[in-house]
Amino acid sequence: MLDIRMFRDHADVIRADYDKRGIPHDSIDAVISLDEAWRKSQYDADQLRRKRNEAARGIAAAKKAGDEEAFALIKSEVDSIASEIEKLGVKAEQLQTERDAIRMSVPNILHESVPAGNDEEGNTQHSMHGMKPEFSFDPRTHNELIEMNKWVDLPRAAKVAGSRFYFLKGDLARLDLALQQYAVDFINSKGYTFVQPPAMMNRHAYEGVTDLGDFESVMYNVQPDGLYTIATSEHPLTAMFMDEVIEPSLLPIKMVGVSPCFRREVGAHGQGDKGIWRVHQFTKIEQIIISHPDDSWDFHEELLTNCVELWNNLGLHYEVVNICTGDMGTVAAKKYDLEAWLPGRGEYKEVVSCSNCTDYQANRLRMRYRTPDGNSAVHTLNSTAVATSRALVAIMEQYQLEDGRVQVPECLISRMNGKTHLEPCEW
RNA sequence: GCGGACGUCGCAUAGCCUGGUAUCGCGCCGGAUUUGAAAUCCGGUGGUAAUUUACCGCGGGAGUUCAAAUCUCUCCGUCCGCGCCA
Repeated sequence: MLDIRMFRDHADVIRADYDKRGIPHDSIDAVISLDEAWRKSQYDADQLRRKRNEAARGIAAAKKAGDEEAFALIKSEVDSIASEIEKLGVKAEQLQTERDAIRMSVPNILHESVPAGNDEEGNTQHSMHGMKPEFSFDPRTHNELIEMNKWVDLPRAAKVAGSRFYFLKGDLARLDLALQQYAVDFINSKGYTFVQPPAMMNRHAYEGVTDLGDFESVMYNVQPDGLYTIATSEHPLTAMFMDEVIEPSLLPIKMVGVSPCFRREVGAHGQGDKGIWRVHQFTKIEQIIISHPDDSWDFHEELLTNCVELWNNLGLHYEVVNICTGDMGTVAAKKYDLEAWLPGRGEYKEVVSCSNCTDYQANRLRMRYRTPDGNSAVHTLNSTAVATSRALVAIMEQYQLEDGRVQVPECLISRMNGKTHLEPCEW
């Protein structure tokens, strides 16, 4: 959510952003006119309240003096004011609710370096990393590899849970755990505090960190308690400081979180989503920074640098993409994706997303820091370090051998008890 | 799950019984003093607005009342004890 002051004082900035995104200005105009009407109603109601309070002050004195006549006089005056206040107050509340409903849908202001474009075709390449692996045979897709090695059991998972769930087995499951530990240790060594968050959140906190549409298409709703399973640890870790005023000396707050992530993936279908590429549950190691507004752009680059180092250490080939206006979504002001090369499929596919949300989440969550002129919204940033299911796919496809086995990336061998190759499961 | 206590500005706390202007302390910010720091002193430190002022605000919601932090109901949360439990 944008600061209401943006609409009052810098509407031209929002308009320029809308032009860049190619959307009409209707919602901006609506917010501005509703805000003006709300301020007027609010002011009028305040003036009436003032009148009432002034009159009511005489009541205590009249009561004490036992002057019933004066009391009755004042009471009738107060009563008539009260009904007017009631009417104006309801009106003001409606206006504010309507204003903020529209304001919630207004997207964040994009950074100037975000390329223009209508969809993912408009994303631009930021950088290329690692060597594209060469094969003396036809590289297999991860779907083929998990099946021939019996590393993933999808039918039985469908039986006990549903489609897009999986049992991860044997050496691949061990690799998943090794990846988690390696990624957590790596980011932790950069000065990020390791945090394990709750895997469920209540509605109120969740509304602060996500689009309303996500409640239908992304999150599982757990009844009868009305909780939502988290789609990423970004959500609890960002909401962790909601409604708080943070001492500036505590900033930046840097965290590395690990959690299971649950996604309903409503509407996701197709051949390209087979296997464990797009699933209802996976584990993700996430970087989170809560920063002073002046520092957030430097930290955005730091998050990307951490990812690049981590993925280079895994020895994988990938590109970094600068997400364009049409592919951005509402929350981020700028976003980089890492897209890993999947030789079996012959495509680069998204494995990491690295965003600066500036004050957009903080405004809704009321996360502020103390300044000499009052409290002001902090900036929030988030970036995947590793989503294990997708990293496993990239490792399997890039490190595969002709016999279907998979080499273990150098940096993970010690966490695999010295194992250098993933061996098939017997069943 | 049962019983009890409690929820007040960043933290901590008074006010609640007996309804009528949000208390004291710590921390933080600014200023004075100082070579610098500490100590000391002064001021500020919830939100909104049309900002010398006004309104709102004491976990959320509702009610009683001219008037609610204060009384009533309800929901949420925390702590303590008991029970259950990886």
